[in-house]
Amino acid sequence: MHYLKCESSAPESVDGRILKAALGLFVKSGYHNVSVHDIQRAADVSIGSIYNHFGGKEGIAKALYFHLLNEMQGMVDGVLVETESARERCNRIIELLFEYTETRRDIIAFVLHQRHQEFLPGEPPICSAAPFRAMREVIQQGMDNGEIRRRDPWVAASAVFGSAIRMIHLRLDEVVNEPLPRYLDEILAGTWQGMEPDAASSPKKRKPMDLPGQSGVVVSDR
Amino acid sequence: MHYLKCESSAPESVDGRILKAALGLFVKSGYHNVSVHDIQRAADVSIGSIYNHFGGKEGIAKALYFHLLNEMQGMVDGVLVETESARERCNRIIELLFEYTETRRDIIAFVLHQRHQEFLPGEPPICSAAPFRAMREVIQQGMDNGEIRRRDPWVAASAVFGSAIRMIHLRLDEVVNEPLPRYLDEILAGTWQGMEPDAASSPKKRKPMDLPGQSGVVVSDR
DNA sequence: GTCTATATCCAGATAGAC
DNA sequence: GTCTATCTGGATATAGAC
Repeated sequence: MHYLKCESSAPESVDGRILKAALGLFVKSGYHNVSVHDIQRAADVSIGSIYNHFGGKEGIAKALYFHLLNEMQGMVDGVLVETESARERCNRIIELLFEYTETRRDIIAFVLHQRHQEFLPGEPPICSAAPFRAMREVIQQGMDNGEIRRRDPWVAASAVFGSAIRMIHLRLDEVVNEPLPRYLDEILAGTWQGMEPDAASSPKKRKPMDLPGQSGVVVSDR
Repeated sequence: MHYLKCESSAPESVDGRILKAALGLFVKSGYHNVSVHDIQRAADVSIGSIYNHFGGKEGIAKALYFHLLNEMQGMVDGVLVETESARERCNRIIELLFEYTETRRDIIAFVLHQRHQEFLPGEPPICSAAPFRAMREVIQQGMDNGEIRRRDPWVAASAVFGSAIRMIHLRLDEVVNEPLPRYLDEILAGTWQGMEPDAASSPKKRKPMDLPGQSGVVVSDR
């Protein structure tokens, strides 16, 4: 929350400068192609400070990783209070991911476009981290309340978010040249066809839209 | 074609041993966490041989990269002669990708799950390589002949392949525990809903399935 | 072509003055 | 806490015998 929002021209904290510089370098060149000296130079601090604050390069990466996961969780939490139906929630999440890909590119690139396991040994895959679990939870609830056709949870999540994530990758690779929000409606239209349950498959409680606000959302279990 | 098919117990070529060992190590630990000594040990050859054959670690990676892209192109080419409609072709490609994810895991992991630009500087993103262009070409033809609803080519490609690729990633990350082919039908069912053109949007030449074999396929432009 | 032994380099990490 | 200078390990790459 406190780092990386630093568009202010005020003198930043040392931590913030280091993290911001590291994020930019990691995203541009990849973790292993960035040396502590590179970070030190870009952040305009000394090597000693880096080791004092973060214990080393991996410490920086860890801090960044958890910090950005936390920001992402905040985003998802925000969506959960703003919206009610699973469909609205997924759409809003995709919309925000698209926006951030343009306005906070490095964050999205670090979270969605890096192989964290290659430099954070012992970390589980990022898709098992809280915000991603929360996104799957949204879909699970949609299936439970009849809003989304019931199927394997992984398949459902991939069907809903797969094409959007693919577009983000293509955009980050700079093969897609238009800002992603421009494609939002087209993507969402395609996404939801085939997601509605047919009358036969989930005949029980069909109440697509009438969930009272915050209907038993159990997502903040991070 | 000649490497990596080496399930024979016959004594393999030195090149093949080196590439195979490197592939396994790169996929397991990531390019930058593998040293030439690691490869040398795993392939049971000397350092000298490695430098003689490939000029160094990056040379190995380059050779692997182009070799595997070539194998993938062969797979796509095979699909193009076996099938006719765009839908059949996409389905078959996804089916094969799912199969290979189980039976030739390292190949799929190297091609689809590594950040090549971090160790092959100067290479364009892999999605601009021939087999991926060919896959988009299939979709473009599907849109041209009215088989697929017309939309932005990137969006269409992401809609068709996005969820499948996402499932492959999840499988490679070992969060999905079932073999992917088990999900094939579920995935494909979801994929094609919403892909059909409605009567209004593409009213011209509606002939969904009656393309005579190899109808002007211009894909082998690699 | 294949190997071992060696050279060179540079990244990560530390020590210790201020 | 911050800095500079230094140490050390390990990686890539080479030399040169066979």
